[in-house]
Amino acid sequence: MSASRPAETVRRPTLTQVAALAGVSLKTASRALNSEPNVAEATGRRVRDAADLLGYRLNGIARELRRGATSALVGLISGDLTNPFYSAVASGIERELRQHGLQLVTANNDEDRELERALVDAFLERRVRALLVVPSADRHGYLAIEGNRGVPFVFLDRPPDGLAADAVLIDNAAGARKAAEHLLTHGHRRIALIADLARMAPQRDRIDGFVRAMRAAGNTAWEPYLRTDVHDVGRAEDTVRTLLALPEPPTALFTTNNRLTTGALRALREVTEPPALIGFDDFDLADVIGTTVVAHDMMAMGREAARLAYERISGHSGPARTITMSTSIIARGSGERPPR
Amino acid sequence: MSASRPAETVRRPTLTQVAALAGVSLKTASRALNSEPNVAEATGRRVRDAADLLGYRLNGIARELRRGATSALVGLISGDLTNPFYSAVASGIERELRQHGLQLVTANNDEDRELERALVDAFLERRVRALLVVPSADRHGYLAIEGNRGVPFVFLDRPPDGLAADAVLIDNAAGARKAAEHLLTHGHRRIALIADLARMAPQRDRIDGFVRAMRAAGNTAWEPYLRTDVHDVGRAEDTVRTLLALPEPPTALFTTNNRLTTGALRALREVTEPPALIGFDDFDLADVIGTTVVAHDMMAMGREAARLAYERISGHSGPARTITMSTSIIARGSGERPPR
DNA sequence: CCCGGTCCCGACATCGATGTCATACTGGCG
DNA sequence: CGCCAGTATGACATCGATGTCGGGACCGGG
Repeated sequence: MSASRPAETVRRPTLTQVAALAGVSLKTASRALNSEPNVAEATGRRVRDAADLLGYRLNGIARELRRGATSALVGLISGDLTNPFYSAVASGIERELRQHGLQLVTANNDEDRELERALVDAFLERRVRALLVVPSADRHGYLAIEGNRGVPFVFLDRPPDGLAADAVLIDNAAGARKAAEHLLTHGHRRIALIADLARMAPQRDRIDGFVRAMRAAGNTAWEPYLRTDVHDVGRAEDTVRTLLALPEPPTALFTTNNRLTTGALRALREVTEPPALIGFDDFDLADVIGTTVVAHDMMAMGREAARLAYERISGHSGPARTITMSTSIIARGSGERPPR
Repeated sequence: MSASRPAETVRRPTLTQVAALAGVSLKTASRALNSEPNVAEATGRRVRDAADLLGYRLNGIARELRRGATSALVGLISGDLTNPFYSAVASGIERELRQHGLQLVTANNDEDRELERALVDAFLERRVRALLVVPSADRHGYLAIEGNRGVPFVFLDRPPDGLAADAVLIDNAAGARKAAEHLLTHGHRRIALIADLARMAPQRDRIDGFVRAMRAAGNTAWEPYLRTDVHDVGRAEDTVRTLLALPEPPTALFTTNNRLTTGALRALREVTEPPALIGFDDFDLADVIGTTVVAHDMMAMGREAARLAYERISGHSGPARTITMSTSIIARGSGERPPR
């Protein structure tokens, strides 16, 4: 039934047809359906009846073209939504936008620079009102022209590089420092740092924060256990397993994002006396597993980003702003295990 | 810089301006930028240079209007993306659509019927090419008119009610039956069923599947432990806690979705000799926690739905189809604990 | 030298709505 | 009775692109 006719053959009725059926002019029909003033009661009813009868639905594309060639869409370009970090952010954005009648359009950049560029292009062609990006590319200068032409950009998680734009970041260095100090406080010295691609700014900052805290404490015992550029769950699992098999294994682990934490947890399954563990990014069921984390409010991050974008859309024109989300340690046991 | 000018004051250059700058007609400029044939080499270059100079970007809205008033967007209306079920589905959809040059637009219905209707309207006004829905409303007859007008609908997780439309469902009854039999096989008799809102079809089917399996086995010991309409994590946690405090507590639990499983896991944290547990829906870290689940491929669900939609968009016009995703038990320990 | 056929290119209509402006009609009031 | 204000309506231009069609330049062949 509903699905039994090819889309091509059916055309939705236009306002012209509604007007014709109601026996009024195009413009009058438009007025009636938009509840503009100066439409006689009876005329309005005739038009609405005609519209119902035909199953008329306004063509938003035409309206947008006429009204100013800009849609009610806001684009989000991020990594895979199956990563809870991205989906939490997306959810926060969506909620905030909805309050202003804006719609979120999401796209996955697959952490691929070329694809990201193409997506930015596609979104701009669709005339999104704003573009929120969790960038994979390192330099974003290619966006500068666009920014200057009135489509506001907001960067999430990673700072803009090569242009001035609003951003919502996490206080990565402080978060990493807290984790490091937490482990030090609990008596650890041989602490392994397992980090993702060091070319990504947040990872760099987390590594830096950790290293600084170690230096400040005069600790160098961590140095043999630094592992960076571990980019997926499986590699993280292997890395941890290898670390634990060392003659003198680390007594504590610090994983710098949720994927790496997952990998570490997998590796620790088999271990009878697991090392201490702190993970950056909170995650579902961390409470059940008892994993200590460096937490930050991902939904709030999305909300803030959407808020910044909305202010720009509404005409705000100050200099670029950066919002930094604070972090806090949530102690759940794994980070409080003493060295053995 | 980029952000320092209000959006309103800036207008993007139009093709007309590009044409003027290049000293050619509007149409020639259009031809050049679309690499249509019959444009002189030199002319083409002049147009492209002019476009670059002005920072021209095609107005997709105008193009879509002219080309047929239908966008390259596909809408998805579902629950909150922070629920991994929805985000996995969304991710699967997005990947599939991208291969066909389609963009996914997501919206959250907040499990609210009215909002869902409004969102459907909004999407149809935006002239999405297809609409994928994980419906919260029970009856979807209100979509019938739309379906008939050429916008294909695909239902996910819950069957359409009141109209014929494509759907991708999970084999809920079979999944629940497997869980029930698994527990029976491991010697359980007093099995608690903790289910979400029974008014939702998938939940009904899971309950049914469970009950049938029990009947088939001639077991009635489960009956005092049936708990339905448990809709959130906190309630699930409380429910399980209460069950375990009974004089004769159940020796096994079956939770009928991921949220309820989470709640149960929270409640079981404190318990020294936990009951067996099987959860419907696989989840991240279930392997680490050792939770036995009834798994199904959520990304594949999204992919299939997108595929169905794409076929309709491409003109396919058979009767409504239903794809049922199979389920399988993944034994990880919690479901294999014997009764005590 | 004429003719038919390509190759380039531009004028104009068009997609479906909204904004502007003109016009017809209705009362009320001087 | 004439004029004016206000209401209800419609004709037409417009948003920014693409599709149609036709015209001029240039080519080779007869």
